[in-house]
Amino acid sequence: MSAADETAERAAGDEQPWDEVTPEAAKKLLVAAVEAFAERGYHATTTRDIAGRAGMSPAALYIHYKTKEELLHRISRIGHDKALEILNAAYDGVGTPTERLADAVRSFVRWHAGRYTTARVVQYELDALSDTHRTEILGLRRQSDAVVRRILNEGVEAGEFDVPDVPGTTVAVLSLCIDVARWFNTQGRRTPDEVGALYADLVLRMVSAQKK
Amino acid sequence: MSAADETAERAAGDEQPWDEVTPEAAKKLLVAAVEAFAERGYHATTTRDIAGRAGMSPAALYIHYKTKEELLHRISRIGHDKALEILNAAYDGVGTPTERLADAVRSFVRWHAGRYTTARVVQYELDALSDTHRTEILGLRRQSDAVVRRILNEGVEAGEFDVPDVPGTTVAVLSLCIDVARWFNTQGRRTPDEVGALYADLVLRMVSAQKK
DNA sequence: CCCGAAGGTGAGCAAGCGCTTAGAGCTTGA
DNA sequence: TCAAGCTCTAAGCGCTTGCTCACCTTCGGG
Repeated sequence: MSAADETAERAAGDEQPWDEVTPEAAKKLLVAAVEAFAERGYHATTTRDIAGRAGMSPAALYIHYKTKEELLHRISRIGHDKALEILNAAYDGVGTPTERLADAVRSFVRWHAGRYTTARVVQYELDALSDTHRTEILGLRRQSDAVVRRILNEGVEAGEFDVPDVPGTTVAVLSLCIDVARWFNTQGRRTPDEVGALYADLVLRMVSAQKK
Repeated sequence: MSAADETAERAAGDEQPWDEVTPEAAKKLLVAAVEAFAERGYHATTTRDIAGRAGMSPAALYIHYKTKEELLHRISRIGHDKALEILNAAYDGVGTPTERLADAVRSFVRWHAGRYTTARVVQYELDALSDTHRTEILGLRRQSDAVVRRILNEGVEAGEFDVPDVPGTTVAVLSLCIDVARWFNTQGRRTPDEVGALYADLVLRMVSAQKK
């Protein structure tokens, strides 16, 4: 089994997400919140809407979460942990920097497309977090950035990549992947796998040493 | 003067934007709204906040705009017109598809970075528009998409580009440029010109025929 | 068999929201 | 000279918001 397949299995394996959220009612509310936040945005979503989607009364929300913002924070934290785990799995995989970069982009994009409602909340609702919570989350994002930069640097050292501006290219690669959550939707013609494959190819072209 | 320089001049030339908005008070309110929407998002911004930034009373807003949503629509419309104009200028420029694609990416990215508050509202607050207004704006976005796709197709026909998936690559190129508005900020180390140059280079690598 | 903890509800509070209205001040042309 | 017509404000209306509270159920352990 190749490193790519292993990562694919891992990403596809836990397609019953939010299992870490208990009890059942808290999970139902959280899933409802993800849907609502992704659809309308955090500030346009009311606690009545979230509770309604979960089939509960508005007051039920406050048994499991102190505030609406705490709900967002739980979602954001779990999502960022997952995103970072995906990148780390690719970094720790076997293979050349080229293979591991392709692996990282493929699985990272697949997650942003396949779980685009979650990813949208995770990537585009940071501003709605409290100062404390946002600071915590930004720490995780810096780690994601560092993982990609490390792969690029290793590829340059190995002579596989020609990247004049590693920090700039790191930002661009992550940006390209993250933005998938904005435009992807299930009505589109492509599957998450297809987008992942396309993007892995495009990113490799961006960094490959030109053979002239 | 090259085609690239002409576009640069045009993009840099009207750095006193919103000149089409009159009278003065309406412009002041609109600029205040752009700042507030970019900072907090449409739904988290109050009409009192907008009026306050413009140094006026909350009621003053309703002399110049029927609703808060109409304000967003004016901003979105003007911004999308500008973005489309930038892409069209690059398309209509002289030069090979390679030069015109680089020109398009460079000036499009420069706008998203240099005017990132406006771009943020334009690109990330579409959902807050009314159905009618959103439909109108989506028409402009489809035109932007078409321009980029046309340049890619012409490059493929000319044998300059190796792009197996033109629609997918079109989405990726636009996505990469648009996302600049999300992460760019004036505290960063790069100028809009530098980001534009970097991204033009990255995009050319994505589409260039590989010389093996 | 009853008790207390835990999970749930209906009603509703205080605050803040988008927006309106009555009228004040300033400019302008008959 | 002054009525007409803008532009703007102070005050506030009706409504929705995030969140609370008194109370009701369900259920495992003494």
